[in-house]
Amino acid sequence: MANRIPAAAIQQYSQEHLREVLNTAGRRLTPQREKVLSLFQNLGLGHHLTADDVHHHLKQAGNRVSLATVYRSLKLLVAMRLLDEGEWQEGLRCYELRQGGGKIHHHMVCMCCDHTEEFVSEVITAASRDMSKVAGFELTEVRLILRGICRRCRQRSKATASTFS
Amino acid sequence: MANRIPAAAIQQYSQEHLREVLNTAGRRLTPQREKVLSLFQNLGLGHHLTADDVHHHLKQAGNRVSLATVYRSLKLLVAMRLLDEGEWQEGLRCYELRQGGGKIHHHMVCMCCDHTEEFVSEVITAASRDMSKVAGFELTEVRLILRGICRRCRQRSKATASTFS
DNA sequence: ATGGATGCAAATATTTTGCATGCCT
DNA sequence: AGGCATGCAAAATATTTGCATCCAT
Repeated sequence: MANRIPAAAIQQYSQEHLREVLNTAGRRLTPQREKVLSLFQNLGLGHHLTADDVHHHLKQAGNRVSLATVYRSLKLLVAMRLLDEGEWQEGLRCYELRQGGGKIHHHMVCMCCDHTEEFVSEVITAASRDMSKVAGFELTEVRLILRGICRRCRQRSKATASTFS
Repeated sequence: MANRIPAAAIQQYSQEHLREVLNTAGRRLTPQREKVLSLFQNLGLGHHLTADDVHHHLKQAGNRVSLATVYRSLKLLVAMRLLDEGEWQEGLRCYELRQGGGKIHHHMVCMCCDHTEEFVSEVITAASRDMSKVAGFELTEVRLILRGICRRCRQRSKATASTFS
């Protein structure tokens, strides 16, 4: 369903980009920053991790990195547009690898099992651009999240009483 | 631009609904809960407040309410679908009055001045339903956020160097 | 040596929870 | 009386920041 771009291509591009931009600004591509980005690249597109998730993954892989640095790196990578930040699951701030080429994509999140599916819709993308143009708005990002129940979960449970705590 | 519904109608509906549902479940419509909902209703559709904002507003209006209760009330009202929760501005969890009749609407947020505009797009709504149907997904909510720079801010600043901290 | 980046710990900020008390039915 | 809700404070989380130190140029 999603319009995937070869992971290798992205990896090359991102690493290049990152080193280049940082150097130009007199800053560095440290092992920690590289590791954070690599983690997302190895997982591939569509994986959502919290700052804490990232920290755990890196530690588990034997890397020396502090949670504070993870936060700082994530913020940097988002500012450099290599990662996207979002709250796909209620109350959890997560990060994901940004698709190369500025390809706009959307998310379909199951409120039952939290499974996230990505998809691309030219119609929605075009409509977003139209609405922006009309409003004199310079569009930078489109974030669409469809929330509901996925096919699997629907089949599993037929009658569910709606409850509130 | 937004498709507004008479505030009075919503107010009636919500208050009714709230009291009714709560009573049925053996629970109560307390002054605090009423005040939290009223705040959003008085502000009207399209206003985004954090839990802390709500608390401040209520205290300032001379109400006796604790922040903890505000959190609890917001959670309840969201569960009852009277409010929507979202992270429209980076890193801020906000709440807004839910539009009656399940009318789907979207947000256009200026990253410069944080001004938020609402709009309705039948095209996007239809496309969202289509994508869901194809995926066997039971659609409950559509959340679209367009982020960028609004007309005013664009005119104010012409040359802006992109920086990352 | 210079200045950016890191780790650590402390400081903040945000949200949740335990518990005694109050209030409605 | 019985039980839900509240306030308050403490606890649990989440995120940021100060500072000494480390490291690359």
